[in-house]
Amino acid sequence: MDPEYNPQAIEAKWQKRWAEQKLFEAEADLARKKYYVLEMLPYPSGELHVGHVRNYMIGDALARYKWMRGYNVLHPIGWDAFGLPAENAAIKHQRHPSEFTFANIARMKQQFQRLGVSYDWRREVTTCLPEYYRWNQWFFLKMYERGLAYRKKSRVNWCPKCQTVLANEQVVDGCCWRHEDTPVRERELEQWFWRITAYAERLLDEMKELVRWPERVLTMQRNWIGKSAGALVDFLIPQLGEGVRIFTTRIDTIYGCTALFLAPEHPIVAKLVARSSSPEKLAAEAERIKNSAVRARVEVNLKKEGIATGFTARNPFNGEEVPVWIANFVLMEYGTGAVMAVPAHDQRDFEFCQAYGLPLRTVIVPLSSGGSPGSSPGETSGETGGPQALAEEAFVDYGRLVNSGPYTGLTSEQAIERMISDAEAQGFGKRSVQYRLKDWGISRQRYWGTPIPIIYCPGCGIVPVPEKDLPVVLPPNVRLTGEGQSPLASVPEFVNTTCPRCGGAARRETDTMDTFVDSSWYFYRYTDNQIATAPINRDAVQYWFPVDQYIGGIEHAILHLIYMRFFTKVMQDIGLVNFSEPVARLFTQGMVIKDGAKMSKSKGNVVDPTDMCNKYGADTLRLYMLFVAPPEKDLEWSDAGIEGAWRFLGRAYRLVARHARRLQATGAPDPGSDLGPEERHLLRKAHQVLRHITEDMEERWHFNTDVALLMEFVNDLSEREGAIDQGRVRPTVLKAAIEMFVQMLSLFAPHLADELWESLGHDQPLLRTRWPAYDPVLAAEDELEIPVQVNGKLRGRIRVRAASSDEEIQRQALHSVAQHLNGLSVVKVIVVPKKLVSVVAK
RNA sequence: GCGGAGGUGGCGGAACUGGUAGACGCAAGGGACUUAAAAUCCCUUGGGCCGCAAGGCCCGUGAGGGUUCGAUUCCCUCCCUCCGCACCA
Repeated sequence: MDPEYNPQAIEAKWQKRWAEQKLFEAEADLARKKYYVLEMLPYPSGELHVGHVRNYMIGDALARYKWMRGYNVLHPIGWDAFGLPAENAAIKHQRHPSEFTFANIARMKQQFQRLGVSYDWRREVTTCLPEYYRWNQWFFLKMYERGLAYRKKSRVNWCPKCQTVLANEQVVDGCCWRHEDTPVRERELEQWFWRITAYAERLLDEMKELVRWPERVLTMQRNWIGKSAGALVDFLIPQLGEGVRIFTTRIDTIYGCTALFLAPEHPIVAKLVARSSSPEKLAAEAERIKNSAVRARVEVNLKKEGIATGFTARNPFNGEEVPVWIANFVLMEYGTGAVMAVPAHDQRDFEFCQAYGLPLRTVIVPLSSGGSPGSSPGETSGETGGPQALAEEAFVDYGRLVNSGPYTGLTSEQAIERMISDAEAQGFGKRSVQYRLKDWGISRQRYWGTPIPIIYCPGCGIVPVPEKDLPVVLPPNVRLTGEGQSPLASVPEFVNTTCPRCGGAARRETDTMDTFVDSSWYFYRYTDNQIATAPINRDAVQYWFPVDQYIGGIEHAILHLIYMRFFTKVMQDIGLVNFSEPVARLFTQGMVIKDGAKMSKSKGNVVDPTDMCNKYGADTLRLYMLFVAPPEKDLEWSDAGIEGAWRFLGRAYRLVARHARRLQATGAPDPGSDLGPEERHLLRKAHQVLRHITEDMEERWHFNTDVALLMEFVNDLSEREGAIDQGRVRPTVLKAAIEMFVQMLSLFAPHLADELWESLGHDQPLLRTRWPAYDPVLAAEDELEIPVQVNGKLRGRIRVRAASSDEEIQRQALHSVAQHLNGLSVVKVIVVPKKLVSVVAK
C-alpha cells in the first residue's frame, strides 16, 4: 500500500471497479424495499460547476447511506437538453444546436464520472431525443383532448434579446429572467396555453400531502396561486344600457364606492369611446394610459393616472351613480379588469382619488370605536351618507359598517356574507373565487424544443397530429438567425404537410414547447427509459414511486415544482398513475456563492470541479462541499478552505495505512471484553460518531457536523498512536473502531473509503456492506464532567462516575465550590441529571 | 408595503428538547524536522484584567428590556441583512 495518499490513482481504480461490478445499477424487485433519490437534472451548459457538485453530492451521500441500510436505491441522472443557450450558441457559431448539446453532455458526463457519483447510467434520459420528446407531444394531445390545451391570441411577454415569448414566471421585475437589464415588451401572438388554472384548487388543496416539503416552498406556491375569495357585482352604465362586472373581496365596503375604474384594455372602453362626446380625446387618453400601464410592470410604484370617461355606473346596492374612469393601475389580467373604487378603504383607490379630487366616504370603522363614525379615516363630520373630507390614508382593516343602509352596524365578516347572498338573490352579483395563477403559455418561437403536434388545415381548421404519426421530428436542416418568427416556419419540408383529416394541403404549427414541459415528467422516464409504447412503464412507476427524496435549488420553488405537480395530476386524471403528488420529500439546498454572486456560467465566476479533482481529487472536493456549511444554507466558496479537507483525508489515509498490514492479518474485528481505557475510548468515540451520523442522515442533514465528528475521530486516534504502538489497544479492537470509521467516511469520500476498506482485507465494496449497528453500551460514558454553578455563574467542575446518584453528585458539587459559598447560606440546589449542578445561595 | 429566513471569534460554522458558548475547519503566530523550502507533526489563538506561577476574576451570541437557579435557545420592543411577492381589487 502506498504510504502517501494518492487520490488520482485511487479514484481511477475505484471508478473502474464500480462500473465493472455494476455497483449502482438497480432493478425493480418487489421483494425489496426501494428508495428513490432524485436530483434536479442539469442543463448541459458545457461544464459542471461546484454549485452543481453540491447538489449532486448531497444526493450521493444519501444514496450511499440508503444502499448500506439495505434499500434498493434508484439514483438516476439525465439532461435537460433543449433550450435557448444551445440555440444561441448555434446562431453564433453557425453550428447545429445538437452538436453543441451532445458535446456538452459528453463533457459533463465525464465530469460526473470523475466525481464518482453513484448513478445508474443505464437510465440516463436526454430530453432532446425524439424517443423522449415524442411523449411531450403525446401529452400535448392528451391535454388537447381534454380541453386543457387551447389557442388564443394574447399579449405575451417578449424578450428582445431572446427573441421569444417568456412565461409569466420568466419575467422578473419587468425584465427577462436571463437578461436582467432587458425590459420585457408586449406583443400580440396566437399562443398555445395549458389550462393549469383548472387545477388551481387541487394544486392548493393537495399541498396537505406535502408534509415533508419545506414550508418556504409551499408558501411561495400558495402565493403564486394567489387564491382570493370575494364577489362579482354588476354595475349598470345607463347611457350604454350595458353592465360592467367588477370583482371585489370587500363587498362590505360597497356603500363607500365613489367611482368605477376600468383597465385601459377593458373591452367596454371601445364602446364608451364610440358614444363619448369627445371620442378622439378619450381614445387618445385611453391609449396613453394603456402604454403607461404597460410600463407599470417595469417601474415600481408608478404614479396613479386615469381619465374620466364622462359616463356613470349605478351601484346596485344603493342605486347611486358614480363616475366611470379608466385607471392605469387596474389590470385586465386579474379579476374582471374592472373595480369599484372605495377610496376610504383601499389605499390604491385612496391615492387615485386624492390625485383627482374624487370624494371619499367612510363606511367601515374599527370595532373598538363602538360602531359610531368618528375615528379615522374621514373623521371631519358625523354626518351620514355624504362625501367627506380627505384623511391621511385608507382604513383597510375589517371593522363595523356605518353609512351602509340596511347593513349598518354589521361586522365586515357578517356584511360580506349577507351582501353576497342578497346580491345573488336579486341577480346582480355572485360569490366568486379568483386566482392569481394564469394559464401556462407553452409556445416558444424557437427551434431547439419539442415541436407542437398540430396541423392547420384551410378546410378542417386546427387538427391534432394523430398519435400514430408521432413523433413530429425536428428537421435537422434549419437556418438559425435568431430573428423574428419561429425558425421552423422557414423550413418548407417541415411546414408543408397534408391534413390528417381531409388529406388536403396543410401547414404545421411552427412553435415549439417551453422546456419546462420536458422537466415536468422526466423523473418518471428514469424508471424505464426504454419503453416505446407509452410515456411511462406503469409497473416500474408503481414500484419506484413516489420519489422519496428530491433535491434541488430553491430557484425552482414555483416554476418547475408547480408544473411538475400539475403534470402528475393530469397523469392521474388520464389514468397513467394512481397518485396525485410525485415527490414525498423535497430538500432545497443553498446556492454556492463566489465573490458575492451566485455561481453561474453567465456571471463568469465558476469554479471548475475538474480543476479541483486534478489538484486534490474528487473525495476532497466532495467532503469539502459538505463540510463547509449546512446544505440548506448558502455557501461562500473558498479556495483556502478546501486545503483543510485535503489535509484531513491525507491524515486519515496515512493513519489507516500505517496499521493496514497488521489489521489485515488480524482476524475478525472484536469490540471484545475487559477493555482497557484507551480501547474503551476509541470504541466509545466510534459509536458516538455513528449515532450522530445515523440520526443525521435520517433527519437533520447537517453533514458539516458529521464530517467534523469524523475529523474528531481521526484526531482521537492519532493522539493514541503511542498507546497503540505500546499494545494498549489490541488489533481486534482497533480494527473494529477503524472499520466503523471507514464505513461512515464512505458517504463523503467513497473512493478513499473503498481503498482503505480493501487494505483492511475486504473484497466487497463498502456499498454492499451493512451500515454498522449502534451499541449504546459501548457509546456510554464511564465518567462525566459536570459544571457547577453558584447563583448562575460557573464556579467549578467535578468529575463523577456515570453511575453516581444525584445525591452523590450534589455532595461533590457543594464540596467543589465551597470557597464560593463562604459566608453564604445555600437556599436551593438544582441537580440536572448527568448535566449540571446549580446552587442558589444568599 | 406584505410574507419568510437569519444576525455567534479575524473567517466558514458548532452548541439537537432552556443546562460548560465558540466543536470541527480556515487564517494567524510560535516551535520540531530540513543545508533550505514544500509537505508533515506539535503548541497557542473571543476580548479585558490580576498573578512569578499553578490558577483566578470580569465582559461577551445585533441593541434594549422581561421570564428563569440558569437564556445563543422562550417572551416583548427596536435595529440590520438576505430571500420571495409586490398596484391581484
